[in-house]
Amino acid sequence: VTNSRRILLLDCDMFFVQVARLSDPGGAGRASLLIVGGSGEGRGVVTSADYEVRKFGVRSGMPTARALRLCPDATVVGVPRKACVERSRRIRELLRTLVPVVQAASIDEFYLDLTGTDRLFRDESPEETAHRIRERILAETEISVSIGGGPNRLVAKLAVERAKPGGVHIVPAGAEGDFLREFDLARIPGVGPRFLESLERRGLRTVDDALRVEREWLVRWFGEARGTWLHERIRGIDPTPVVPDEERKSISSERTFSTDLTDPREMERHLLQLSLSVGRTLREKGLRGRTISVKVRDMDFNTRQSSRTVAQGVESDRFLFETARDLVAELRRAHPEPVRLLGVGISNLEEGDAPRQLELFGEEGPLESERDRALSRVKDRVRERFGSDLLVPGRALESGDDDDTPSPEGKP
DNA sequence: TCTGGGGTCCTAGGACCC
DNA sequence: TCTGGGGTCCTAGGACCC
Repeated sequence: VTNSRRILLLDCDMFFVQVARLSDPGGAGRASLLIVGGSGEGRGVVTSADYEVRKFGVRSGMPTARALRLCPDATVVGVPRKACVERSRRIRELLRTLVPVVQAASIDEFYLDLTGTDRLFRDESPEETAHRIRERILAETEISVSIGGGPNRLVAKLAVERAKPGGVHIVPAGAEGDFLREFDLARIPGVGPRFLESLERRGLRTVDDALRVEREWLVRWFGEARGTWLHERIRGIDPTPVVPDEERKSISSERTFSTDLTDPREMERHLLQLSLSVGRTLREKGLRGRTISVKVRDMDFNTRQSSRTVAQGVESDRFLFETARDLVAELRRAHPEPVRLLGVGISNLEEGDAPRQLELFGEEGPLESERDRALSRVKDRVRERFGSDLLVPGRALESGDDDDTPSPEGKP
């Protein structure tokens, strides 16, 4: 097959567990039965667990309380988020020096396209290349990874599960069809609980089951898009390219409370915190956004979202917060129940130095004042230098001296 | 034993414009 | 006087992934 691609998927072995141990050698580093996740005052879940803990049936996404019932001797530590982001960045940058096309698919997974690199790697086999990359990553970032390979992303993704932990598994071009037949449909990325349920209703559980169904019937049962998609995947076909890292499309922050909120003022306090966190990240990346969204999860786990798009990109904490507060107020008018979770997000992002659309200001003028933007940036610098404790939530939007912009409602 | 937090992508309907 | 179809943007909801 002359024009087949050579794709690798590099996947860090229990990434959060490894990073937790590296960041805390005396604590997490000493626990062989380690769970990384939220204790969450009863509402936390497992983010990742050591293989020894998984033997007890612990899985990521499982409530931590349940995980501890399954494995009572396990140690639970929180997710070292900053250390994980930093370690992930180091891996990505190292990979970029080794391979022409790198796509970070998540914090701990990287697709590599080696197509056309034969000369670069002097006719090294994909196995040799993968082992070499694995050793480099381990030596320079202290992270153990596994690597799967094949003619496309789907096959590489399934292959990496065979490689774990700490190995390499390459499926040769032409063998992908037979390789796929070893799997249940549930293992195909993109087949989630819902799709699986409708597959099972048709009596389809394994790839082999589905291979016996003509495309026409798959389309009739699951729709044109899904049917065609499945018909390809079960044959090991996946045309999606490895695309070098794209820009971020949204930024959000949300929080589940240990007990449901009923006091509107308390909700507002949390909304402010969430808005500040989103705003900080936004400005850190030098971005502005046009669509602000909020998320409210009620006591009964019913989740609602609402968003508003404005004519110009915004970046100030004040605008984010005031919009979020309005949107949440609207949602809560319809359903004034105790609130389990609140979230704030921004999308429709643009570069922060993009020219503002002056002609769109209309009669209302700019959406946020230069003063609000400047104030947000000043706070970023204070936070950077002294930590966030200095900024008291109640005064987080105020500069202290007289302000030429309207105060938020309810404030003097 | 109730279900985190960060994302991406898709769909469908309505508004609006040409 | 009645009527088309395509494109784009926005919103809400949902599936899915790590």
